[in-house]
Amino acid sequence: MSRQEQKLRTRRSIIEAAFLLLDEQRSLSSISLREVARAAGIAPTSFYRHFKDIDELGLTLVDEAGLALRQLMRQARARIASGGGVINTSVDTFMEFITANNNVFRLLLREHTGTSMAFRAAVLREIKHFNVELTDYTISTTGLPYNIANLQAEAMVKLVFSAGAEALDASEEQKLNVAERVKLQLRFVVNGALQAKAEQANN
Amino acid sequence: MSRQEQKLRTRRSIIEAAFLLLDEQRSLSSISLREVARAAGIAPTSFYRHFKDIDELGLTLVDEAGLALRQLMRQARARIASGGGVINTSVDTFMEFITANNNVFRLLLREHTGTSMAFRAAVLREIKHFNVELTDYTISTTGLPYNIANLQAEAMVKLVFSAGAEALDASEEQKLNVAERVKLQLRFVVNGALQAKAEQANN
DNA sequence: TAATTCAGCTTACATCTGTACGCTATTTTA
DNA sequence: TAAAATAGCGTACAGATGTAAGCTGAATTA
Repeated sequence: MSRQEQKLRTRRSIIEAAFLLLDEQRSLSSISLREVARAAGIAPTSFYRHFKDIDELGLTLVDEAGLALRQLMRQARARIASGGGVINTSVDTFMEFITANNNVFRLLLREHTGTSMAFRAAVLREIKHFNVELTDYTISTTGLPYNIANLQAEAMVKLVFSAGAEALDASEEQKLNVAERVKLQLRFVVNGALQAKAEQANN
Repeated sequence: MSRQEQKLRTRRSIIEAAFLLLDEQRSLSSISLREVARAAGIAPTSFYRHFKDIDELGLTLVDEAGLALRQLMRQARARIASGGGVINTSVDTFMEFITANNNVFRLLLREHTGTSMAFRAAVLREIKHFNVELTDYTISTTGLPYNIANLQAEAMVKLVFSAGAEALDASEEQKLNVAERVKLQLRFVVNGALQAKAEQANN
C-alpha cells in the first residue's frame, strides 16, 4: 500500500469516526479532537497530519453531507422522471434519505442554526442549491414567473426540512404521518402559488 | 434587604448573565458553569445554591424564552384586533421581537435542533402553543375544518420560524426583505388551504 | 440575646482539553 | 543504495472544567 493511499485511508477513518460521534447528543462544536482521534484509532497528535484544526474537519463533514444531499436530489429527479408525482416522490425520497443517513442530515440541520458562522454559511450554500434547482424545475414545468416560482420553492424547501427535523426524532409510524402532512402542506403552497400567478396575470 | 430577596436577585443575575453569553457563537451545551458564574459575579460553587445543574439552568432559560414568546403572541393578537391584517401584523410583530430579543429567539431556534433531548422537547412544547392557538384562531375566523386549519397553522408557524432564523443573521435591510417574502409565502398557504376546503366540500 | 440557617467564599483535586516537541519506521526520491 | 520525506507515536505541559469539603458572616428564628 502506497503512502498516499494509506494517508487517504486514515483520513477516511477520521471522517467516518466523526460522523459516528455526531449522534443525537453531539454537535460539531462539542466533539473534541482527542475524542475523534480515539474513535479513529490514532494518536491525538496524528490528527494534525490530516487537518489543521477540528474546524477544518467540521467543514469537510458539512461538505460531505452536502454532497450526499445533492446525490439525493439527483435520485429524486430520476424517480420523478419515471412517474409517481413530484411531491410524493420527492418527499418519500427525502424521508428515506433521513432514515438511512440519520447523522448526515442531523449534522446539516444542527449546524444550520449552530454556533459557527462558517458552518452555518456552508449549510446555507447547500440549501441554496436546493432552492435554485427547485425554482428552475418549477419554472420549466409550470411556467410560473420567476418571483413566484422562487418563493414557492423556498417555502417548499423550508417545509420539507422542518418535516425532516421532526422525522429525526420520530418513530417509523410517526414518520409516515409527518410525510403525509408535509405533502398536504406542499400542495397548499403549490396551489396558492398558482393562484398568485392567476392574480398577477389579471393586472 | 431580606435574605430571600437577595437570593432571587442573584438567581436573576445568573439567568441574565447566561442569556448574555448565548450570543451567535455559544449554545446552552457550550457554556460552562464556571463561565456563567464568572459573568454573574459569583464563585463557581455558589452556582449550586441556585441550580442543581447547568442543565437545570438551561431548562429555566428555555422556559423564560417560551414565556417571552407567549407574551409576543398576546401582543400580536391585540394589534390584530385593532386592524391591520393578520399576516402583516403577526409577521411584523414577530420580526420586532427577534430584533429586540435577539438572544432569546436564538436560544429557542438553536435548542430546537440541539443536542439535548430535554431542551428539544421544551422548545417543541412552546411551538405547540403557537400551533394550537393559530389553529383555533383560524377555525374561528375562517370556518376551516380542523384538519385543514391545523395543517395550515403548522405550515405557517414553520415558515415564520424559518424566516426568523434567516432574520437573525440578516442586516436591517435584509430583514425587511425576509419579512416581505414570508408574508407572500403565508398567503400561498392560506389560499391553498382555502382551496383544499372547497375541494373537500365538493365530495 | 443566643442559636440556627444558609448564600457565598476559598481551597483542592481529578479529569479533560489542545498542541508543542522530538523520535521512529517506512516509503519515496535521487 | 544512500538520502530525504513523512505518517504516526509518546511524552509533556498549561489551562479549563465540574464539584467536593469546609469556613464565614449576616439574616432569621426562638
